[in-house]
Amino acid sequence: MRIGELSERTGTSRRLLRYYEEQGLIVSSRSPNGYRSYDENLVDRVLQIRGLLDAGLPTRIIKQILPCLNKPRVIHFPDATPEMLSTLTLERDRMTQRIECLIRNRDAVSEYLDTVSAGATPDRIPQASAAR
Amino acid sequence: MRIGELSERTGTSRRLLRYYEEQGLIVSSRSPNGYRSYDENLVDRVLQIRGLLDAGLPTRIIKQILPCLNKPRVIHFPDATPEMLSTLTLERDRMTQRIECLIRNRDAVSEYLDTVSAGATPDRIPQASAAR
DNA sequence: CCGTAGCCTCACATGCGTGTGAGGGTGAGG
DNA sequence: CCTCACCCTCACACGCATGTGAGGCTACGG
Repeated sequence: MRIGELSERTGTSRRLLRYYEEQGLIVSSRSPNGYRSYDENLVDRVLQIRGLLDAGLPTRIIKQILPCLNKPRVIHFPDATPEMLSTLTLERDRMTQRIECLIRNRDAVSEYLDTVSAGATPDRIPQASAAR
Repeated sequence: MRIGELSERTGTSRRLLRYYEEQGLIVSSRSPNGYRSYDENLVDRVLQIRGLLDAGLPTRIIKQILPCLNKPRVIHFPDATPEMLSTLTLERDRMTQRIECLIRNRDAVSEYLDTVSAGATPDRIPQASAAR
């Protein structure tokens, strides 16, 4: 597919798709006329990239963790240098930290919302405010 | 405490502490000499801010969710305007999405690491090369 | 054949979190 | 008194993800 379709199907501007390519996150072949041509599976990959970017990972790191997500997981680990493995390990741990932080805060927000909607929507039920 | 101590205890540059204050994420009182003076509990708050920033939330949003995390959770929900509640709800859902995305990818990375270390090391004594 | 829609490259711009440094005050210790 | 370690404000700069637009090609439909 061409860039316009990929853009629409992923909700990502053409500009960004070219940027991701420039950063080595996705690849494209070129049609004879010079147009970029994308494989079907790039839709998922782009969505994944967007999710990770949104979660605070820089493209540099995303580029390193993306290869871990290809379906044929078996074949491609001869190229793993030890320092790359340690980077991955470190980054995995940082992801875990992020997850924990997000969960903590999301739960707090959620609890707050529950409390408010319990206390505000029905005529104000007082004992709800004493909860916790 | 003064900014230097807070900086050291949170691993955050003075510059950033002032920036967070400017963005309304933390507050400080001023000593007669003009020095900022911080409350003890700001240590935790700053760490929380850092975690959320690292997880991709902008200060604008962090500022809105921070009030949900004060210990005396009881007192301060009269100020909740309906549109602020919907913002919070939306943001909570976005956090959930982030969490799911991070978990998926972290698990994939983890599995990859497991596969590699299981497949690559057994030849030459594994725990030796794994020693860190 | 022309218009128009899609693609190309290139380059400048913006918002945000962060670094760095200049220029200057404060206050405790030798 | 002077030094040194802190603090202050202000302003410029950077990296990164993203927007915007200029200038120019391609190719299909009327």
